[in-house]
Amino acid sequence: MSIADSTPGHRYTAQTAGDIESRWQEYWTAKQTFAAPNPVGPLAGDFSEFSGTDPQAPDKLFVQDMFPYPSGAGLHVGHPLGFIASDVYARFQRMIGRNVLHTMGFDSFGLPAEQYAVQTGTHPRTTTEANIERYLQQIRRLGLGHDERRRVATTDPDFYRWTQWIFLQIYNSWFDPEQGKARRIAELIAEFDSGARALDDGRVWSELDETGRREVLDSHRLVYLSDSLVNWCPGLGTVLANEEVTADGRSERGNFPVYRKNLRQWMMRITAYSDRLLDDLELLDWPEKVKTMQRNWIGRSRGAQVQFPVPGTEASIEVFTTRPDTLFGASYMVLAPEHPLVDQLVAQSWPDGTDERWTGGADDPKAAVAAYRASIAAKSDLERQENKDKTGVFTGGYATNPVNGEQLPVFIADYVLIGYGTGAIMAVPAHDERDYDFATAFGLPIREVIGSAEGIAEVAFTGDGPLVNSGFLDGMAVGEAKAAMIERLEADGAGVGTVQYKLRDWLFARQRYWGEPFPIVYDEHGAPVALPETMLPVELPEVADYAPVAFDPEDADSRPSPPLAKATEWVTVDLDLGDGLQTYTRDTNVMPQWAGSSWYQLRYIDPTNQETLCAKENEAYWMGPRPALHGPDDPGGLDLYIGGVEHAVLHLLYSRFWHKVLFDLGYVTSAEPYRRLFNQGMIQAYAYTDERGVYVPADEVSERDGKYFHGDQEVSQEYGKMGKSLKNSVAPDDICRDYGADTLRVYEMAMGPLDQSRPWATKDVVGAQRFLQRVWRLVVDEETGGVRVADVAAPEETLRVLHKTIVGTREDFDALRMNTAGAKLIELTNHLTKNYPDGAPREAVEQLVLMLAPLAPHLAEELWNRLGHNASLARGPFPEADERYLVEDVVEVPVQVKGKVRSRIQVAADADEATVVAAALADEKIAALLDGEPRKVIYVPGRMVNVVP
RNA sequence: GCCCCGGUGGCGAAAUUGGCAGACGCGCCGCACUCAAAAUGCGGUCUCUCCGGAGGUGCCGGUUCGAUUCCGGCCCGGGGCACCA
Repeated sequence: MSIADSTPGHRYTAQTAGDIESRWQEYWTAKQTFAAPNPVGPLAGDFSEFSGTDPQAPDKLFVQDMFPYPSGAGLHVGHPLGFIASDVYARFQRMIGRNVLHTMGFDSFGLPAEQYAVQTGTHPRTTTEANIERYLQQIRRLGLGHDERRRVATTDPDFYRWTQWIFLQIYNSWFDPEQGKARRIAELIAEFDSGARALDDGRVWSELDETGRREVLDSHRLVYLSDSLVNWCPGLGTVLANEEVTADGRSERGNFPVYRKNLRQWMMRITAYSDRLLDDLELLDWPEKVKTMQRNWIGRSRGAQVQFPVPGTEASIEVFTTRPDTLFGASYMVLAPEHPLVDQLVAQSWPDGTDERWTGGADDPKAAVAAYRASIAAKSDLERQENKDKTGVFTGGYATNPVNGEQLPVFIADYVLIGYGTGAIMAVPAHDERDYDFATAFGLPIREVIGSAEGIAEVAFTGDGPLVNSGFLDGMAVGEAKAAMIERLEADGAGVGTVQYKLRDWLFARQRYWGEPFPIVYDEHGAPVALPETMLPVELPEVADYAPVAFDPEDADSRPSPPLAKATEWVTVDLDLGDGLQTYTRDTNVMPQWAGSSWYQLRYIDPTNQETLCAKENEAYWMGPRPALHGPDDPGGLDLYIGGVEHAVLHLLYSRFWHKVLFDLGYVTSAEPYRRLFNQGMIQAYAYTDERGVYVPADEVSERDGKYFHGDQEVSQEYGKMGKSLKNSVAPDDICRDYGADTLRVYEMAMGPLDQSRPWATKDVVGAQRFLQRVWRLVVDEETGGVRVADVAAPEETLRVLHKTIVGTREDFDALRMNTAGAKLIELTNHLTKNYPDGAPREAVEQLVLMLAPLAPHLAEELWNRLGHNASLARGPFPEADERYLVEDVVEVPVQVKGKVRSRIQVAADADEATVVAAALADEKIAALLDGEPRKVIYVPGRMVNVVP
């Protein structure tokens, strides 16, 4: 007899699961089960079936996954972890009566899609569409309950029309520092026209010609063209944002060298929002780790800018310091080697008595500076990173300390960066570690101005203490001295209190093909002109060669060459932009990958709206602040955003920025896009390499005596990411085929806490399948296929287990603890299978099926249907616990002696302390351990008794 | 170097407020069913034990009647930042 023949005809096998799953997936699509109605517009619908209709009540939930790049490599089992978790959460919330918006789109523009297209030699649109189709199949197979009407792809012209529209809103806005918010450029023009606002530089608006006015306006826009040092990556053939460059000066994608190059590029003025992006982090329910990363990236520091006049000239060196209190301790100054004042400071010859350590061995300062600059240029960023030994040379020049008139020697050194602060520092070796190291190496004075227990030690003292040797500051504490010094500097006109940020403006252009074109043309003078909204979308032209023009990765002298420039017929265009038909030239850059993802949640809300990107009523319903629910400071935003921590700075910072601009301009009611963020962990896997270091397929490796073998050959094990190149990928399709999608879902949720990374183990998957088989058998007779539940009342013991499970799973699902929710359902199932071999009470089985539905929706729908219910259980109701079965009559209380459990006693749940303690002391095991009266007895009601002899 | 997170059976893990350590699953052991095997079901499974117990949550110490949980110091693993004045 074969195996297949002996398997009961109606067992829950992979085959059965597959049949059930495709049937219910078709049902859900046909019935639009997961369609969530909007208050207004094309997707408006009936709200009556949801609990509560008060907009302040918890009647809705907007759950979102970080949408995927449809990359062509397909999914491995790690990818759907977050998708499944958000689906389980969404399904649970839907079952307790909430209107749940959950869908998924595709972030289909950008480098990965384009590189894949280049590799395969097909058009990016063709490969992107095929990849999206493949992803959709994989996603459908998992049974994710998405509102399919709301799917979007950033590459769809109907989507990127609105990406371009938002660009225009940002372009046509400026940041008003007084109001601390973005306003329309038209309002700025009106203020200039009426004289209510004067120009920053003292010029008069009414006296400016058209070009002059243009320049003034352009300098205020939140999007602007800038000639500045940008990150040029020849290997990718494009410029990159700071966020896309790693600490060692390479591209995050592709790991190519990145060079700083002066180029004219589009920038977004994200720095205008530094304070709000930083301060509003407080309002968000986000992992502290992500908030910290954003805080560090924005890098706000408070201090002062101080002028150090250069004697004999009009010039002065401006420094930024966070420690104005230590000004009396300054003993030298340092400029970044690239600082523009360096050439002016360089003396003709070395001053008398110049220390030879300061000269770099050169005959005169000019030669020393030139040689030092050359040595810096020869070093890569990485070498500069790794070598923290202090180097530098003296310029031969001096500057004057404004607080005491002292002449301070001025150095150049690469530990001062041109890109931060003013590119110049005052050095206080006694209280700054870097200055201490430099001063030690160069024999410069170390003057203590903050008193400390140690005095001047082997290291700089950076703590708090009373000021000493500091004139009017003496005796003050650091904080007090900072304020006093800033006040004095401002009174003397020598400095001003100020704030510095590490955050730089966002370089927004890329020289690629597969991205959103800019809605910008240039007139005959080369001046940019924004297209009117009516001309959107500006569609990507077809080009023969869409491959980016990449260069030798080391060729720093190469220059960007946008692929769109090759579409000559598209580039030159005749338009009537208000003053008759004229010839214009299109901008040939495209937007960065982050453009579409910076606002897509708004399009999910209103995906087919042709009038606006998202009707405000719909946005207010799904994302608006709900102070009654989340407190008076609730900024609003969608309710749960699940994704990987790798987007902590890039996507999540850009998206917050765009959302705030839209908020300022009145398009949305929420001040933040994502109220709550959850980072799911990674599913990891073991990989194996042979003695040559070549990866061997992980599924062909076996373990013997703690060693690993591929065939006869011993291989070594490593643990980390799952990936095709590591030959340890497991495809969800294979698991669905071998076990079923519900089993995959249950297994992935049971593996451990959602935010933790854990190793994939295919051999463990069977546990989830056995669990579902047991649930199946509670309902279905494996031999006959008939329903086998008992239509009898459940005894009290079973009701107690059942209602405890209801309370527990409700709490667990709500808190994203899918692993423990699953464990509780298994316990209930085991209780039922063990106690009722001939058919469990219908009530208990039905409630179990309902509670299982978020985790294993297909199986639950099928069993619910077989139990005689015609409607889907997607809208619940989720079981409610009955208090009566939660309170026990008799409880078991452990009795400890000196904190060790020695016995257990049964007592009435409502017994008072004296009764319980008496029972505990009367217990024979306890009495045997006691020698007379106990010294002390601790009683925690209902929990335990502890006796101290 | 600095900051954050983690370390519990052979493995993935649970213990939600300082109160029964190891729920649930994998694996393993035994039993039933079977000619046999698979599947399924039932029982067992932290260690040691003189069968009374004793010990045990990375290590050392502290607070407490009581510590996986709190405090101090250290070790190991993962992540972030790294001359930011």
